[in-house]
Amino acid sequence: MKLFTRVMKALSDSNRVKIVKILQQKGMCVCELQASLKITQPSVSKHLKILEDAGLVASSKDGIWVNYRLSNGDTNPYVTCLLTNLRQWLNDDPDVESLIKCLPLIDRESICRKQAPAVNSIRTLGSTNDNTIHKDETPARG
Amino acid sequence: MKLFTRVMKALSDSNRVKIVKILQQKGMCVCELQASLKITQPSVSKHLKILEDAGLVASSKDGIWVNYRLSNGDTNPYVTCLLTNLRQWLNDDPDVESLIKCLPLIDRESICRKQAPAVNSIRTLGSTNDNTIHKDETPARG
DNA sequence: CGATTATATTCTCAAAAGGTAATATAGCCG
DNA sequence: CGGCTATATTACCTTTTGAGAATATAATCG
Repeated sequence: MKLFTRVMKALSDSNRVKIVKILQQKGMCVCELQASLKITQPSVSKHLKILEDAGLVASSKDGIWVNYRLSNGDTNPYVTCLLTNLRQWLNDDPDVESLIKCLPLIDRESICRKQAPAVNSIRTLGSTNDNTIHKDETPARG
Repeated sequence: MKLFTRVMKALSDSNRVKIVKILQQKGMCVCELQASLKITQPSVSKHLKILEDAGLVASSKDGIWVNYRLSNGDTNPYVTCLLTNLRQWLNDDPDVESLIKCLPLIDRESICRKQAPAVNSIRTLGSTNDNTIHKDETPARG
């Protein structure tokens, strides 16, 4: 019973459902989800913990980042069925639609740097405005 | 999105899930559910309202009683799928098992009278009212 | 009508939930 | 080592939730 109500409760919040729908498209780290959902980072972390406790998502560290992805459902017997249904459900929801549409614009590198434009970022201002980071063109994961 | 989270929230409380599992066996009025769940009558009524708003259960008046039954799912696109799954889910849950086991012992007449054993209740003991619901089916309206 | 009763609706309260700000932690890099 | 930064945790606040007690409502029946 507890396993069941835990999944239900995890999916009873719209921001958490949005996280699931986003992760259906591609795995993401916390800061990318934060940028998508436009809520604060602690709030995203708490939602992710609830989703993870319910067995809906899984995480793995990647250096300084923590990548989140949909779970394979092996820790909760109700997860697989619900995640399968959620593939079809809510795809025409306005909020979900615009979220998914914006996903290609979200780049981990640019987003995370953009959050903390420190005072001593004059060196970056000295180069170019847009593409200030040149070290890696793509994030390490897919 | 709201329709979806509303169903999830309705199913995120164990007492409400128990109500659904009970109504899978047979339709029931409020006082029968109250006797099964062992919570107060206002609490049962509130849970039923939440379940009804989510489109999971439906009700119909039958004289002084209000019969509740599982909804056919036409007011919420996620209900049919969930109720179908819930037919198989939680059948081996300890709480649900003992609840279902006790259902045959619950009789509307005796239960409701038992709550208020009036002094002159002798007439009801030999009375004629026998419209108890025994099937998982829409009760006869009116 | 008035009594009885099944159900719905407040009212109140304690606990939980969800948000942000502040802080702690951990992993990179110079 | 020491500063940066992504994430987690904590503290705090407001809103929501679930419970029971008290009350209102509606239907039946004398």
